Amino acid sequence: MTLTQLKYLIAVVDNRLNISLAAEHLNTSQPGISKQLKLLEEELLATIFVRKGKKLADTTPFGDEVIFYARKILQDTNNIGLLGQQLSSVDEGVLTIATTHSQARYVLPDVIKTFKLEYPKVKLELKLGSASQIKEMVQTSEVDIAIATDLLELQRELVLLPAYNWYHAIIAPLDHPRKKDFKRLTINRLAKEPLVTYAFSLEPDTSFSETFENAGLKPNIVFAARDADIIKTYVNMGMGVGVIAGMAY
DNA sequence: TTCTAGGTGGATCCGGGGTA
DNA sequence: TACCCCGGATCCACCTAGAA
Repeated sequence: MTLTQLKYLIAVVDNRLNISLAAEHLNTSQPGISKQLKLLEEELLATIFVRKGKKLADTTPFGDEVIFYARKILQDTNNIGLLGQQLSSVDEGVLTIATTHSQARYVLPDVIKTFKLEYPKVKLELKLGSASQIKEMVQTSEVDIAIATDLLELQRELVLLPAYNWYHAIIAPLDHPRKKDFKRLTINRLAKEPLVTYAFSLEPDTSFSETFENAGLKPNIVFAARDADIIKTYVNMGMGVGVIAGMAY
């Protein structure tokens, strides 16, 4: 097994299982990739791809595992390459952070501003995603760190450091007919309202979905978006009551 | 039937290791 | 240090299979 084989494997996966496309991106030949993938499968005594005729239709469960570790190995290899640079200049390099739209918009600007003043030569890369996407980015070492919520399930596998409290806020238009009721708002009452919230709140294992699940209730989500500003826009249109991250409010 | 995409065999190139 | 050998990577040409 060689790093080249793993590089080819990931390139094929990232190019919609199209070997020709992967070869084009890697500036190499299609037969070369085809041959190396075959050799890799022969060495592993198992198939990585499901082949439909001559085309790669899908990856096998075994292949998914191989791909997972291949990504990890390539990331680690890249990290080894960066080690030399980091040794010679501890305040240089690239710091990749996975985070949510809300954190990126409302929390990180001040943090990044301070960081950049202290480490001006460090290039910051933000990768935005939902909790599950962030989880995957951390697990595959695609990012250096993640700043997010709803990752408590990972505390057995990763180092989790509490940074600050993050809460949900309920928002509604100023002229909302039941505005007064919101002062004594309960989860039962909230479940009856049409809700506008984050798209990732619909995913299982988020604090949002768990709160409703624990109460034996199902939220009536009428609209979901990735960005708090979009949610506010639709709440103002009267589409429903908004549930957004509360730090900035 | 034609086109597209993947597989195969053989030739060539290149880098690394061994040896004189 | 120069030369030789070996193995891996790549390319080219051609074949095959499947879809339209």
